[in-house]
Amino acid sequence: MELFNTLGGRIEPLEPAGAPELRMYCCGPTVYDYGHIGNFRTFLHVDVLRRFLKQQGMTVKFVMNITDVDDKIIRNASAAGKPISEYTEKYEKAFFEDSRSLGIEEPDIVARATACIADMVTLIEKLAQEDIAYQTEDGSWYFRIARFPEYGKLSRKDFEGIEDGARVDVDEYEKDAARDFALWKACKPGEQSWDTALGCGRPGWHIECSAMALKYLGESLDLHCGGEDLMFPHHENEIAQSESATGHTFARHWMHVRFLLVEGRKMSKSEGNFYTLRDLLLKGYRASAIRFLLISVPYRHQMNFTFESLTESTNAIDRLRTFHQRMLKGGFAEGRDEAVAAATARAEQGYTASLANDLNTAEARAAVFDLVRAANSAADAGTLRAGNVGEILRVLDLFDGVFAVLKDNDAEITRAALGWAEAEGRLSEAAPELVENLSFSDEEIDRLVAERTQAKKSRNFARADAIRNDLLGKGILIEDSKDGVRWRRK
RNA sequence: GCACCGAUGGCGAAGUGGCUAACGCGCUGGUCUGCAAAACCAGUAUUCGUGGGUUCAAUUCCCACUCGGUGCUCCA
Repeated sequence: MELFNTLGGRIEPLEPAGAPELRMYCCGPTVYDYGHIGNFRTFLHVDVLRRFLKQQGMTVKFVMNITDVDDKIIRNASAAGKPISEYTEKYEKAFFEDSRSLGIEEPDIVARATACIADMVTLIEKLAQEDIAYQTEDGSWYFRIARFPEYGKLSRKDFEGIEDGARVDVDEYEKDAARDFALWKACKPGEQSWDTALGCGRPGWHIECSAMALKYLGESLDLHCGGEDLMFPHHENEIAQSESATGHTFARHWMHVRFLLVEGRKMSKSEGNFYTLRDLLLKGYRASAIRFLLISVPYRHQMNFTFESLTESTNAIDRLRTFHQRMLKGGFAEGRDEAVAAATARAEQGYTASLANDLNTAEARAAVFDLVRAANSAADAGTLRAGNVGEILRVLDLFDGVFAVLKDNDAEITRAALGWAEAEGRLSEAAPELVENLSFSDEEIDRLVAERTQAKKSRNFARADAIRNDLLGKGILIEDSKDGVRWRRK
C-alpha cells in the first residue's frame, strides 16, 4: 500500500525494510485524564492502518507508549494527594477500556515510561559521551541542537535567524542555545524522581519515545505515527536524539493524523465542545457509531465532528447490519447471478484499492455501500441467488476486518459506561431515556413483543400499536417482516 | 506577526484539467404493510468560499482576499 510520508512530504509505498515484519510505533496517551474524541481519532486511524496491513498479509509489530510521568501528571497527582503511579493507573485502565469500546486492537507491546527509565538514562549517557547532551548547573540535561544539522527535516522548518538569544526564556538561561530541549529534568523537592547515573531527576518527554522505540523495535523503524501536533517539536526531537545516538535513520515513514473540529470549531474546554468518549456514551451515542464516524473521514483531512453526523453514522451502521443479517439469513433461490457477482467483485476491488491509496476510508466505505444497494436491489427483484451470498459475506468480512462495526456490542458498552458513571457519582450526566432503555431487560421486551403479536392476530391494532409506540418511546424499535417480528434498541 | 493546511448540496464527505460532481444521512413522492419499520425505486448541487488570471477547457493549476484550522509554547 501507499501512505503519505511526512518525511519528504510525498505518498510512498509502505513496506518493511528487509525484515519480514513491519515495525511500527505510535505515540500513546499521557494518562492524566480520560481520553477525548480527538485522541481517539488518532488511535482509531492507526488501528485502521494496522488492521488493513495485516489484512493485506503483512506481519506487523506494533508498539505504543504510555506517558505516565510528566508535568501535568505530577501536578494533578499532587493535587489529589496521591503517588503518581496510583493516579495514572486509573486513567491508563480507562484508556484501554475506551480503546476496547471503540474496537481498537491492543498494541503488541505497551511501553510505560516509568518502566524504562534505565533505557532512557543509557541513551542520554551515550549522547553525553559525544558531548551532544550536556548538564546545566541545576543538574538538568539538555540536547545540543547545534550538533544535529538535520534538525527540522521532518517538519521542514527553517531555524535560521531564530537561533541563540532570539527568544530565550528567562528561566532557561542556563541552556547553551534557546532551542536545546530537556532530556532529563533535575529533581525538585516533593516531585517524583529517580536516582540515576545522571543524577537525581525525571525524564524529559521526548526521550521516552526514543528509548522505548529503539528498545523494542531496533535502531530503524518502518513507521512512526501520532497526531499532527506531535510533528514539532516532539517527533523532531525524537529524530535528533535517536539518530545522534545510533547513526541510523530513526523511522523511515512518518504518519500524522489531523486534528478534528467539533461543530465547526476547535475542540476546547473553554468553547464548551470538549467531549470524552464517556461523555458521548452517557449521552446515548453508540460506541460503534463513534468509531465509524471518526474513521469515515480520511486521516489527513480535518474532520468536522457534529452530533448530526453522529446520528448519520448510527443510521448508516444500522443499514449495514440489517443488510448483513439479510445475507446471513439467506433463503435465496439456487444459482449465481452474474450482475450481482460483478458488483461484488467491484466492491472488493474498490474497497481494497481505496485503502491501499493512502488509507482513503471514505472511498472504501462508499464501495461497500454501493454493494449494499446493488445486492438489496437484486434481492428485492429476486435476481440475487444463493451462489452470490458467500462472496458478498466475504466482502463484508473484509470490510469489517478494518471498520469493525457489524458486530453489535453497543448495549453492553453503554451499560458498562453507566456502571462507571454510577461508581463515579456521575449518573446524573446520563441521558434519562438511556437509563430507561437499558433498565428494560431483553426478556421484558420479548414478552411485550409477544403480547403485541397476539393483539395483532386478534386484530386488536389499537393495543398492538400502543405497545409498539410505548417501546419506541424507550428507544426500542419493533419491525414486522415476512419471517417474524424483530426488535432492536435504537 | 511569520509559516503551513483547508473551504464541495440541508448535514457529513470523496474526487477530478474535459464523460450525468462518488458515498452516507436527511427530506419529498412511490412500491410493500392493517398502520408502521426494514428494503427498493424516483426526486433532491447547471454547481464545488469570493474576485481575478493561465488554458480550447478549471471545482481541479496560479495570485489576492475572506473565513476556519494547525505550528512557532503543553496538546491526539
